[in-house]
Amino acid sequence: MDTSHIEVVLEAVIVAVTDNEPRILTLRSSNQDGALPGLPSGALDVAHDRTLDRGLRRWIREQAGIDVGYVEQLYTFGDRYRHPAERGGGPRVLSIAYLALVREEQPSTGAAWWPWYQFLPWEDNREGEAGVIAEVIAPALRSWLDQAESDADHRLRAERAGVAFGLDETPWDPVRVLERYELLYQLGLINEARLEDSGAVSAGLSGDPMVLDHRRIAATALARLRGKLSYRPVVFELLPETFTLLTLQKLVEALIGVRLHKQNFRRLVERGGLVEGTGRRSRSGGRPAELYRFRREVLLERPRPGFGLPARG
Amino acid sequence: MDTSHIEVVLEAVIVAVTDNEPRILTLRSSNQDGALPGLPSGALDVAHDRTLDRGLRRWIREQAGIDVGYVEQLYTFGDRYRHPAERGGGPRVLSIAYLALVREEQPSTGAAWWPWYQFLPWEDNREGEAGVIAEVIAPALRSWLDQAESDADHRLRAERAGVAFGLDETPWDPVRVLERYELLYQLGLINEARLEDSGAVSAGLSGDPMVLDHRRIAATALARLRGKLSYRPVVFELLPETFTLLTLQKLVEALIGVRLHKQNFRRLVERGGLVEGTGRRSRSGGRPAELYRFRREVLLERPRPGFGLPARG
DNA sequence: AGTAGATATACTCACAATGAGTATAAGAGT
DNA sequence: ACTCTTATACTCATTGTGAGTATATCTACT
Repeated sequence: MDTSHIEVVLEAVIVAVTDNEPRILTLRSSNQDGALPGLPSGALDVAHDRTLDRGLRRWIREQAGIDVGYVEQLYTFGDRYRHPAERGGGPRVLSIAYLALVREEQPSTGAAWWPWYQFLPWEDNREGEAGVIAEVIAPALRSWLDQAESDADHRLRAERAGVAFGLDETPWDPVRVLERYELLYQLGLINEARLEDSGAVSAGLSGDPMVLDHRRIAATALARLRGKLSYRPVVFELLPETFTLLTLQKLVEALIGVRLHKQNFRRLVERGGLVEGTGRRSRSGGRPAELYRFRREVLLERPRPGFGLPARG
Repeated sequence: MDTSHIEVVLEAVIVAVTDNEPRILTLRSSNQDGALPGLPSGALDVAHDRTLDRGLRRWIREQAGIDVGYVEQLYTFGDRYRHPAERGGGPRVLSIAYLALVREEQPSTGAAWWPWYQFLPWEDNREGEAGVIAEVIAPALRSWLDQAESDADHRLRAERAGVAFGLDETPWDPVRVLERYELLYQLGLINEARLEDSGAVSAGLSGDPMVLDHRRIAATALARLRGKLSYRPVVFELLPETFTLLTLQKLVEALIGVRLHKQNFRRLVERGGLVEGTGRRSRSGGRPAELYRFRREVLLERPRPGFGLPARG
């Protein structure tokens, strides 16, 4: 059996949130696809990396000078010809994608923090429905519906569009990132690593492209992170030791891309036992807020502690 | 860079449920570890398998004569020396584990269906608390608690044990399969592929062992499947076209390992729009039950359709 | 000093979802 | 007719959730 043509690459979606803006670490790899941004990635060093995690942490440290805290495996991609070099006789590339959360934005050489939503602008609906949806996506969806070949097909398309983008009665579901991405991809609104086309897709109106399928990986990571929020308090990996409830709320809102009701959010985190007050308070503008700290014990007390996503639109 | 010593193996937890008993497909690989059962696995054929999924389906068909329906990637394992042959200078092995669901139990050569819970007996609590918990696990947990080195350590251990096995006030959480597995592993109750030890672990009281880390993979699959039930109606992959509500309920119970309230279950699936009645009825014992069919449309109507796991113990 | 602006925190209320239970219906077999 | 068994309908208390009102406590400005 042929085992001699496989290369294993570890790719990472490294997330930090600063100024209420989720950012991911990107590289401009000038050797491929012009100057498109890409996710940082490194080959697994079979000889030295004892585990995949360690390999990942190693090259992130080497490449970007960052020590990541929380790391989670996302998915392994292995389609043939996914990597263009395979066509030229290069080895079959297997990519293992990871999600990593870092507490503070550290400087790094060669790499740059880039707003996550710049690649997926329809996912940020904190200021009401994102502009792209009304301006680009909705029209494209309408013409896609009109091109349905039968009544049944039309209904199917309408339902698919409805559930993905929360159109009719269906609520917007923050977790359905991948469904939205794939629908848009099918509609031709994602010019994935292909610079030749334009037309309806002008000037990154539907988001900036990335190298290869890195934008899909970025979408996968967003979906996973949003889903995880509801049953695991991973956000605290992104926060300093103490914080106000508003800081926490803004962070959660930044990640799920929608606004939350302030009083209910407070009720949720307090009754959920997720945080505990330190006596101290912080001042910033209005009435000083109590500084809270994450209660690690909650992981051992409650079945699935987290922040419920808004169920209804 | 050395890319010449990697082999990619696809491993599958293939699940079918017959007679309300979840079973997984196992092989007795006589060439390693005596005659321990193992998960079916096959190498990725770099030259011919266009995608990982296709490769998986290919060798499952070749090896066991089964065409699997639903397939989902679980996790990629790549620790060095995970595979014993690596010590002898063999290639670094990367295992990509999958969960597969098949509708009917088909015969197969060499492979055999084996009750899932025989490997993880503490996960089946349909008939009240599983015997192993009271007889083996609880005593082991108690002595583990007594060995705590400090008060704080004791409290930590107690909380960890409590949340894993739902001891004090904490409810039993069906999804925490991996936490339970890892706690038991740490306690030495899992004689993973090591046949030399015994003592407290006599005659598979704490479950049958498997080859390598296959039992952990089986646990990972169970955790994933249970978690997925709550927001994706994957169970219908395991059912025939039409079924009674009791059949459906028994199936869900079999998978999550606990009993459910019949009337509320009915309310859940009907109001949740998961099923629709066909006019027909089935008779078996008592009053004939209506035959239902899965409503695929629900996937496009509701945000996260599924069967809620019992929240409180 | 007083007031506007800003944020924090407390409390209320309607309604949906959930756990648990009672009551009744419709078949098979004796 | 009666028992056994399963199906289905309905009730009730409790909890969780979305949404809103009211009040408190700070800063900055006039």
